[in-house]
Amino acid sequence: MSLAESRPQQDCPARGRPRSEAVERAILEGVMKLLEDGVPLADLSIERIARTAGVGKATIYRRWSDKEDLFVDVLRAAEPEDPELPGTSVRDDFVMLLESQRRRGLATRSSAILHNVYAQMKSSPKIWAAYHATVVAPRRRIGREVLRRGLENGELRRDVDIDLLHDMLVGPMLVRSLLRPDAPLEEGLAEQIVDTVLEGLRPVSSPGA
Amino acid sequence: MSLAESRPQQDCPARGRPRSEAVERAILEGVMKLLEDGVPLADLSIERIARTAGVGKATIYRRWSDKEDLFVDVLRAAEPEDPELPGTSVRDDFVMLLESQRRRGLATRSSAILHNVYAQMKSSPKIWAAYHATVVAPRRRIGREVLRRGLENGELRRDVDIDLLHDMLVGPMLVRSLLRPDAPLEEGLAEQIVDTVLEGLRPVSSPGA
Amino acid sequence: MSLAESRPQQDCPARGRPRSEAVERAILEGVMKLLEDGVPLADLSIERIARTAGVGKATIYRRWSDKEDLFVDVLRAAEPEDPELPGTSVRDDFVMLLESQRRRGLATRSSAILHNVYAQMKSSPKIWAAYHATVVAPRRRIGREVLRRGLENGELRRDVDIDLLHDMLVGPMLVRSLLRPDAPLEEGLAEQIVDTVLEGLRPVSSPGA
Amino acid sequence: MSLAESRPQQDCPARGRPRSEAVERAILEGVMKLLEDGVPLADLSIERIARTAGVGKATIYRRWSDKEDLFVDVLRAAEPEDPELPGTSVRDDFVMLLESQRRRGLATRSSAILHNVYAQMKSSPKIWAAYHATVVAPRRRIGREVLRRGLENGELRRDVDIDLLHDMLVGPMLVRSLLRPDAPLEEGLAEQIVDTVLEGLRPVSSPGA
DNA sequence: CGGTAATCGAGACGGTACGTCACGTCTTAAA
DNA sequence: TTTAAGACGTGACGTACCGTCTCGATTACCG
Repeated sequence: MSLAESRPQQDCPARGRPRSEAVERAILEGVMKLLEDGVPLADLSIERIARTAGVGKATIYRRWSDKEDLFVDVLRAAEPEDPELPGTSVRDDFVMLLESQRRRGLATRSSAILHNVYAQMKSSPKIWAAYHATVVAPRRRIGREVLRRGLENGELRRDVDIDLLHDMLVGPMLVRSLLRPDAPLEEGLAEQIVDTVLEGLRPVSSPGA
Repeated sequence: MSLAESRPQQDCPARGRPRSEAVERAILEGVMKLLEDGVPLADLSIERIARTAGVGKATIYRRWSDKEDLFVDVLRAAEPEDPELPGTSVRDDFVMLLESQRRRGLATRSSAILHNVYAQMKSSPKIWAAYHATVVAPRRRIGREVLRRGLENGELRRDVDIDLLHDMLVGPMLVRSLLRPDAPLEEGLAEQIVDTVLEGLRPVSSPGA
Repeated sequence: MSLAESRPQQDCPARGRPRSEAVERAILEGVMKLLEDGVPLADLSIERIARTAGVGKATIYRRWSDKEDLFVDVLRAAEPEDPELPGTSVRDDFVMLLESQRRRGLATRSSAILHNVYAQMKSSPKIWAAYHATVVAPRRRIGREVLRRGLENGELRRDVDIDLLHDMLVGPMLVRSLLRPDAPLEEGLAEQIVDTVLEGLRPVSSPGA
Repeated sequence: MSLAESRPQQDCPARGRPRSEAVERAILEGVMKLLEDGVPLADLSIERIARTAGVGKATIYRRWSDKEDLFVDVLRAAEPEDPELPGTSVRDDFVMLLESQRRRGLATRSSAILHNVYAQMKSSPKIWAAYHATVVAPRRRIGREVLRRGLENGELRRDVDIDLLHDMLVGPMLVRSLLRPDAPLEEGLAEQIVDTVLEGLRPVSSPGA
């Protein structure tokens, strides 16, 4: 399941001294602490992480093959839980989905970490693939499922392109977090986005185009 | 205007041997070549760039203070020209804007370079600021101006939030390039996005609005 | 008696599981095997020794405090027995002493091990002291005793410096093993050395012998 | 000529910044200083040497491929000059040769360095070969040449084995420096050795004694 | 015979040093 | 003064051992 954190490949009943979970936590916590403190990602050498966590370098390499491999786990540790969907309507479900992203953007920890690590990851195809498979794709699948249901029960127009609609709903939040990180994430933003997208934007007076 | 590429600070008519423009081009071209060839951004050391371009390291440092400083110039060199807007309507203008982005995404060179460098940049605040100021912000300003005009001349509803609308228009393309890089960029995508956003998504059966 | 190989310090009749002698042998044999196979002494890590002997690292550290501490025991295990001296004359006794050294030099095992470990030991004062006290000094004491007897019973000239004479007898073999390891160790070499050295040192009064 | 200290292999007129001789000296001096100060050879890491000499590790590796490779040069730098031989007789020449070794043994610097590094070297065949070829063999050649002349002009008996005689002359000093490092190196030791050894080897025709 | 205690193999732990590589600065000779 | 070349001090890389420690599993003795 996990990317790293797994012993080579053995079903034997764990010989030798078992790995310390405390150490595991100390490392991940240490990285998050550094990122929160505004240390630029580029300055996060394995050596420095080890020093911060009071840990030997080998102990890190024993768990993660790579600096980026480690970052994926940091990232996942900072990911919010997928929210519980009300299921009352497409609108309500999506408001909930976007709200959870908005709140993540407000959390100092998540925010600082994500903006940094997320960006970095894109330059490493291998890691991006892992993150995409574990976080991005599942989340998209949930969103599409909501829309599919809406399409079936008549909440949405028959001819709607689900993928495009999904991108329209999700896009504004992404734009805000990546291209306009200074834009405020006001309460009610999620509702505003969802309602606007679902509602239509033409002035009532101009029926054509 | 440029970030780098300027002599220290002298108005005297350039004493000594003048800097070779050929060298300048060789460096930028060399970097782009490497990126196109699929070399991961992380593997692009100054030393390797110098070797590739057949140039001394000092020659690079004389022009750019930094690896990232250099990348900004590479990035700018790969940016497409801002398109000529038809000005006939909000819809047509935005189709043109998104079309230019779509085409950029299709160009091998731009695509390879941008996906790489764009991501990397986010982790370097200084460089991100520069890129934001030079590329992102101006482009947004153009888009907002189009929408503002549309709002004034009645093409758009009075109560529309321009920023949000802009994000809705721009977001899907961003989602596609960052979160779904495998999604095809079909001809007509720009039109589809703009029309869908501007048109409204409610099922025909619910006429209220 | 031994340098290591002793339990902490207890006279109680050994509680708990007793140490396995087989393990002890496996370790010493393992080291010798490796040295014979031409593994450079510097490449003999405790970890590798443990792996070779199929033994845990702690099991080694339980017996020897040190890598060098271990080597002293290896060295001692490879030392030849002190030869039985005929006692017929200074000449015959020393021929026997040198012969035993010559034969050691021919034995692959002893030779390989000794040339390696002997050299290394010199750079570790503690270990050199132990080896000197256990092997070098006793052997010298035997040699000197032989010469002393020869001096008393008139086999040697009165004015001979015993230490110097000893060095002259022992030196050539040392030169051969350290400075000229490629020189052959022919049968009869010991006799040749002893005879040549003693030639000029017999008392003037005793022309025969 | 030298073991290390040579550029890869180029006759081109030395492009780029030339290597600093000062740095070279600083490194060698630094190592000697450490050895004189009693630092055990095993504790002489490249990292520590670099720190002591105020030099980057790469600067050391640029000149010497190896720690042991470096030690050979240290050793050579500490070697005394080959002495000027009087040429008056075998006896006088050899007294001079041994005297130079005796004085070397008295010099703190040479002594400390040599006892340490010499021993270590034996455990590295490659380096020992280099040292043997550069220092040991030439010195032996000189000694043998002296003996050969003595044999030709009647100073020595016809039937003398030159190699054995050489070992007998050189051996005692080697025994003293390696097996009995605590033995004093009194003035006149060289003469005593040479005279004692040569006593029994003068041609029978020359009755003087 | 069942408990106690030291052993065994394995391997994780905080460290240190390895030898390589890139950083950004410098020094050279040639242009 | 700029150029290509490359040495310089610095410091991170990922690996290998160090000597210590913690595991569960074996042995022996002792009560």
